[in-house]
Amino acid sequence: MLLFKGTKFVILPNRNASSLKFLAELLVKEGGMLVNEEKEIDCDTIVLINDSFITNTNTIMKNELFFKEFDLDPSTVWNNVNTYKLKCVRATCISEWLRKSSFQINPELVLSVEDNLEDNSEDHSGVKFVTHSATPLYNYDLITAKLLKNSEKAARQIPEVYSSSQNKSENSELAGKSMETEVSNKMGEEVKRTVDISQTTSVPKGNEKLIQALGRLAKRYEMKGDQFRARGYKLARIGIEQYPFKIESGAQAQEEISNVGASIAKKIQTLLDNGSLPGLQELFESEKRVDYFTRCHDIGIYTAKKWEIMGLKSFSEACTIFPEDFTRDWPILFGWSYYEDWLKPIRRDECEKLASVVQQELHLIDPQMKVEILGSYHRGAEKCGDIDLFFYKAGCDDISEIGRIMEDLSISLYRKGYVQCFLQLTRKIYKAFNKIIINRLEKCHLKTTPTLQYTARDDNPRKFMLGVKLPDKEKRQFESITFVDNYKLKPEDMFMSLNSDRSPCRRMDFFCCKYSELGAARLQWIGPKEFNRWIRLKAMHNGLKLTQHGLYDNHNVLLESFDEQRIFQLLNEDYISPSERNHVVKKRRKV
DNA sequence: AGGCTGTACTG
DNA sequence: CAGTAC
DNA sequence: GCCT
DNA sequence: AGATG
DNA sequence: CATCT
Repeated sequence: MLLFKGTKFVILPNRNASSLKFLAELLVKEGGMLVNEEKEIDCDTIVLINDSFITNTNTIMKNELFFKEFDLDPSTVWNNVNTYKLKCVRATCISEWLRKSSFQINPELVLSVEDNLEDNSEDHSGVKFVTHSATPLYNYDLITAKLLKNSEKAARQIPEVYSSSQNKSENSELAGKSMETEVSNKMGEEVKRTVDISQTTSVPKGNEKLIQALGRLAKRYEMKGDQFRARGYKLARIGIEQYPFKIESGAQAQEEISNVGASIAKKIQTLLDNGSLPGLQELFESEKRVDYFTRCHDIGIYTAKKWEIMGLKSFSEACTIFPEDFTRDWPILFGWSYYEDWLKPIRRDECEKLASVVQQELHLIDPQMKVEILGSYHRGAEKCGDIDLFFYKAGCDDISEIGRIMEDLSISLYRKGYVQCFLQLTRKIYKAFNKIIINRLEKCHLKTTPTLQYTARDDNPRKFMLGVKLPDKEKRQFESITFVDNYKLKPEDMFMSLNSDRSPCRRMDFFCCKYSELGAARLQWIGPKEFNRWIRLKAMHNGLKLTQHGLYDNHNVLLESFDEQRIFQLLNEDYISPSERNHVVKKRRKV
């Protein structure tokens, strides 16, 4: 009962877009054939168009990009499409057909191939494609376009100067010494630290809309698999978030804010003029569905999109269509079960309490071991997304010894009821924890064969990812937190929930390093991500390489790994204290 | 044009 | 190797 | 997407 | 940034 | 020095 047996398909513009890869697999699994060469196309071939090239009026965006992305020769292929009058449908029709188990091309699915006059593609002016001419495919007048952009570049001057990180060296001494003593000194009570006020950057009214729009565009390109374009939008958004003035024009934004270029400036202008950007509202529903999935641990953009394309809206639906996804990548079950808890922010005092529990237990196992809270906590955040615990032992460069200690530690914390779940397995962890996995599988009615066995590593991981919570008697003081962002499971997914408002489960990570790599490792795990990227880029531009293991020269010779300050020095940077690392800072261009 | 952090873990 | 995560 |  | 005009 | 890649 192969649905597509004997049918030929061609995917345009190509089949490599991440979402289409799995559709192509499904197609072949159901007996369909994919065209690999121009000449294989015949009059019965079905043309599948990547949905991102289909406008909301069900026509194909025949713009420059569309043809440039072709795997095969665009002109040959497109001429075939026209001469044979091949049927063109959205690529996602495949999922529709599979779900209904019926392969029928209803007339309303067929996309119009005719050149239409209006071109509402938001990013490129149209390409006129002449079907019977074999010659130039793109007569897009780049020169005209460029000239236009330059002429509209009216110079605008903004008198005030804002500085994104002015106050260096102000409390760097605090940060320096806080390292050693962060956890070691009776964490329960005081651990007062000056929290960086400038972190509370209030965004000027009016910029919110721009920020939201850029975020949405970023997500869209992320979903399309274009990580770098997505990053372009993300960086521009960060720039606007930190920009203290109201944005009045696209040109102003481009001049004042780094990572805002011509294209984003234009979109900003449109947004300011019209209050909206064409094509931004339409995809919103599917974006929200993808978003729902990706907030779950171990569901990334790939799986989320796969599910979304198949029309799935909930984990329980996904569970019936793609049971292997859950049985194979079992941590998803815990991401699902603790979906809401793991999206709740954690107050600093709870971080400290949990860390002190860990520290006490650690002391029983090996009194020489040290533990520090790094991550957003160390950067002074009032609310943390997770708790990053960092282990090391003075003089000890044996990572597998520390790994074993972390393993034992996590297991005893599991036995004592603090650890709720593990998100990866070792042999020992498997023995202790296997039954809970089975329990979760059964809860969502996935078959658990008696032979079901997960592979556990033989060596010791340097990294543990856990779900932890405080026992009921200790949690009281942390209750009344008001959550601004409260992400909810959909009702049909609630039956798996292990969430608890009174005593939420928390994400906790264990990391470790060789003692000789203390500085580089701290640098990494203090973060944040944007700071790490920035400083590593800086290292790279100096011909060096920075990792959690150290700073290396171009011959991979270690320059420094123990002394954090020295790493800054070697990179020609003043020391930046942890809380200052929150405002990562691409220099504003021009001064 | 060509780069966009660098690594660990899993299947 | 790709997908996910830090 | 933006930057060099 | 490097190449090119 | 501007523009292209």
